[in-house]
Amino acid sequence: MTTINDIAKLANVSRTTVSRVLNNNGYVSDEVRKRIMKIVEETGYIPSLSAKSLRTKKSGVIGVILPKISTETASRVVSGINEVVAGENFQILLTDTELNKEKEIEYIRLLQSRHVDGIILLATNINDRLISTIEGAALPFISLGQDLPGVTSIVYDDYHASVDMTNMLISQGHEKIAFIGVGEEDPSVGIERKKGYFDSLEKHQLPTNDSWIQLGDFSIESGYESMKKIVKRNEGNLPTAVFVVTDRMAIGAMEYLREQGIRIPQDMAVAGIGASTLSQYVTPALTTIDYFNKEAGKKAAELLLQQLKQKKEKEKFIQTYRLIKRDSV
Amino acid sequence: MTTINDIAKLANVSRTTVSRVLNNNGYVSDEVRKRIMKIVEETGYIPSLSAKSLRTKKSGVIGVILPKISTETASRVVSGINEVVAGENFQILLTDTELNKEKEIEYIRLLQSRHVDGIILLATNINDRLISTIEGAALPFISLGQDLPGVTSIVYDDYHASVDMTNMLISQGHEKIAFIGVGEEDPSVGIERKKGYFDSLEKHQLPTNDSWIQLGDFSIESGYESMKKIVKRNEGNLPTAVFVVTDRMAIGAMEYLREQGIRIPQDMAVAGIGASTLSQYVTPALTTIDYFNKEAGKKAAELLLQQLKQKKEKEKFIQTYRLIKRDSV
DNA sequence: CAACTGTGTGTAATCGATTACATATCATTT
DNA sequence: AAATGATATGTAATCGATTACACACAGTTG
Repeated sequence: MTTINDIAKLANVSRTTVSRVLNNNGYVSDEVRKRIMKIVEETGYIPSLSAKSLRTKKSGVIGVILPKISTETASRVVSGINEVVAGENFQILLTDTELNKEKEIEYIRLLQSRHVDGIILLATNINDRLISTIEGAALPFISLGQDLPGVTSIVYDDYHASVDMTNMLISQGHEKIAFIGVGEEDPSVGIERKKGYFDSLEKHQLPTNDSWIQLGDFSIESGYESMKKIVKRNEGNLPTAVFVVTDRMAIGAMEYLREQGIRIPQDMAVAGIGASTLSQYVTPALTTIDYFNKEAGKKAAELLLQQLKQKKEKEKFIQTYRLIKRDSV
Repeated sequence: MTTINDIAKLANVSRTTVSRVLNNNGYVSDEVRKRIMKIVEETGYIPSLSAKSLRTKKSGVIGVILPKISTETASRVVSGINEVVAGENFQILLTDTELNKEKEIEYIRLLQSRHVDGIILLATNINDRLISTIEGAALPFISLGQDLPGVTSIVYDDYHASVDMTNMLISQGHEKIAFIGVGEEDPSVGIERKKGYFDSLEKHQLPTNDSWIQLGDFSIESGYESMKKIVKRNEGNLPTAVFVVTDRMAIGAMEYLREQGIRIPQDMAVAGIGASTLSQYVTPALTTIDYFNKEAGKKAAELLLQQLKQKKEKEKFIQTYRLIKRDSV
């Protein structure tokens, strides 16, 4: 590896001058500048960013912590983040918690030790150790998807999205609306969306029923199984609609209904959340809610870059959403 | 930030001893070890990996260069890579070329300057500057998806996959088989898959026809448009099957056929490649080929880790595939 | 008992950059 | 002519770790 010292020697100058040329600051004569640049080109010299980062305390890297890499949501968000930060010559250091809370904390520390300039966390839960680890890290930090106390957060408007969707089903004349949700460890998806559903029903004085409610685990299969349970438990008196809190589980539910010859939407309307590509191309096309994940990723990146420039108070941003009505209702 | 020196001072030892404790090498008495560990815990000291990396020339980071982050293929591959490298405590530094050849080269240099321990490139093209940049980088390097000269490569068996799929269509009685491909800049997809199609037809002495051939750009829309052109140009005498080189374009093609009331598969069979989630849940379910992208990612990561341990000659691995026959044929 | 081996710890160089400070020249201003 | 300011370059400390080498002491061996 050639270093800045090698370049300096070859050009008969001090490494200070080389550094000045490379970073374009301070005074350097044109003649010397050209001489140095020529040697840099010839040798194919590439500065060590580890050394630079050690000295400057800046790495040009931002850490992203994902719950799971291979989901459409995650990849959209990362794509949005990348679009923004790449423009400012930052790279992304990716970590995947595999939905493990311990790893969330572990990775925050790891990213810190790697001197990332900031962290974007797609949080799936909230707990005290997490919060205090974030505080301890003392790094620009953005939470996406959960509102973390003390941390600038971008959240999806899960509650109102859910209310809107339920209202819409009701306005279509449905009175027996089933629900497939997830556990409460994930407050945004597990609590907010469920609350929206119940509140809407209550407001319209419609009945709820335990046998209409099931919880899945985000997978397509769990949607299938949940739907199965709902159908089995209500044979002869099926609900006429089902609101599923994620598209993937909704797709699973649809699959089961199709197998059973239960027609969508005539016998049972189905609605999801997420606006996955899948939702658009299944038959019938799935009614869903677009959360604009990529935009959220961009927003997160922009906020982070702002924070890099100047420290800010915690802020909370609510991402807009859009209900997409398709053939499944 | 507390540093190793702070710890050393607090523990009344030299930083050498602290380093020994932290890295678990050399002799340290139990008493001192405990004393140091206690202080490390209390202070929440986190070692600087920049400094470590500067000194040891190892970063614990591997660079991944993707053509596009938000595709299912990419996210599966990355997920596979991560699964393997995370187990060995490596992280992934992600870069996205947005299909720009210049950026491929730029990012190799960038990753090099960041002292990544190795690079995995999801290549979409082959050119001399790319090859020579890789050589110049003198880093453990894996190419995934294209066979790069001098670089250990994992390739999908595009040619035989394509032959198999075409053979299968022929065995179903199809004699007029249309084709939607992509440009030749991407040799694997653009050339190999096309060759397989033509060779299979030739072998079975079946006709080809320019009006049956269209090229898209990987997008769903381009599949739609290509299908449209094929249908328009062959009105009254449509081909009975269409082989599309990617699932997404195939989905687009199916959409157009559906709009036109051309029944799948009765009027026109459709086949894709990629085994996207989409392919499984569209109606009718799409016949496709599974390339086991996640496995390929894992394999790439394993090869890279091997190369980290000892330099190896170029090798070439051919990834297996599996034809998944579904309702669209 | 001299020589050796195994333990435990410290000194100081080193990795490759940045940057505060010093110095030197030259043109311009007063 | 002295003072000032702009330009150009160099010296050396510094960032936070690792590690070769040296040294001291203990126990073991022949």
